[in-house]
Amino acid sequence: MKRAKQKIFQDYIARQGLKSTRQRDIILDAFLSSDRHLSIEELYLKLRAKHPNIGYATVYRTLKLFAESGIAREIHFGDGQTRYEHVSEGEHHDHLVCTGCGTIIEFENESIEKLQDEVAVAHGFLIKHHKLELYGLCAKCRP
Amino acid sequence: MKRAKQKIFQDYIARQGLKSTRQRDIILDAFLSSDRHLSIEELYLKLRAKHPNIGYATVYRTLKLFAESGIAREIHFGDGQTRYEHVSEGEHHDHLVCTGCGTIIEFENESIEKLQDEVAVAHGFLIKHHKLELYGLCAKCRP
DNA sequence: TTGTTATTGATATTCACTTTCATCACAGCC
DNA sequence: GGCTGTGATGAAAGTGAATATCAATAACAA
Ligand SMILES: [Mn+2]
Ligand SMILES: [Mn+2]
Ligand SMILES: [Zn+2]
Ligand SMILES: [Zn+2]
Repeated sequence: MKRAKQKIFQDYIARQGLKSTRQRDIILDAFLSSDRHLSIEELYLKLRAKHPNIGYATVYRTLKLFAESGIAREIHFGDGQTRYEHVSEGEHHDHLVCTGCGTIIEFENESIEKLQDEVAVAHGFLIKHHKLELYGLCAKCRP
Repeated sequence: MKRAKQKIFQDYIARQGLKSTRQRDIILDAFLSSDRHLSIEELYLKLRAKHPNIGYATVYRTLKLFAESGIAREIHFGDGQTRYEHVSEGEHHDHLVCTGCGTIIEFENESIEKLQDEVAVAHGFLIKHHKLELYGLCAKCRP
C-alpha cells in the first residue's frame, strides 16, 4: 500500500525529469502515515515537530505533486481549507461529513454512480469527475 | 415567482428588526432578474452600471441576507468564487458543471436522493444538506 | 422633527494560498 | 572523488476573495 504509492510517486518524479529530494521523501512519508483527510496546514504542523526547517511552501508544492502523480486528491469541504486525501488505484468513494465534530466517513455506492452516469448521458455531458458530499450529524453528535 | 421572493425577503427583514433600504431593493431586483448562478463580483459589476455608488460590501452583505432569508443559496464550484443561486420553496436540484465553457445545468433525481438517504441511515447520520456536482464537458464542448 | 438604531461604503485587514528569488542540493559527466 | 547545470528549497513578499472597521448617513417610530 504505502510502498506502492511511494513507487508511483518516484516513477512520476523520474518521468517528469524532477528530482528526488530529502524533503519530498519526508513529506511523502508523513502524508502516507497520516489521517486520510489532512489540510496543508495540519500536515505542515505535524512535520514541523520533527523537521522544523521544512517550509510551508514546500509542503504546499509537494502535495500538489502528489495529486498530479495520482496518489492524492484535493478536496474542499467548504471550511475554507484545501485538504488532501489518499487515492488508491481504481478506487473511488464519496464523503459523509459531520458538521458537529468534523468526522469524515467515506462510502461507496455503485447505484448512485450509475444514476449519475445516466443523468450525464441524458444531458449529453461527458463526466470527468464528480463530488458527492452529505453533510449532517454523525451517530455520536446527533441529538 | 419574483413577487413571492420579494415578499419572503421583506418578511424576513421585518421579522429580524432590520430596515428596508433603497440598496437592498435594488440588489434584490438585480439578483432576481439575473442568471441563476452569479458570483458576488458579477452581480456587483452588473449593478455598478446603473448604480455606481453601491459598494461591494453592501452587495456582499445583502447576498448573505438573501441566503439567510431562504431565497438564495451559496454555492462553490471550486473556482475560488462564491456564487449565489435562486432557491424556490420546496425545490431542490443538483448541478452539472461544464469545465469547458462554464455552463451550469440543474437536474433533479429522486432516485439519487433516496439512495443518499439510505447511505446516511446505514451510517447513523442525520443529513442536513448535501452537495452533488458532476463536472465534465457539455454537449457543445465535448470532442 | 427628533432621537435611536441600523446601514452604507470607503478602506483596512484577514486568510489561505501562490509567487518570487537568492541560495542550495541533486545527478550526470568528467 | 570534483564540476556543472538544473531543479528544489524556504523566507518573504504578493494575490485575490472575503470580512471587519468606522465615520457618515438613512430608516423609522415616537
Ligand atoms: Mn441532491
Ligand atoms: Mn442551481
Ligand atoms: Zn460528529
Ligand atoms: Zn461547455
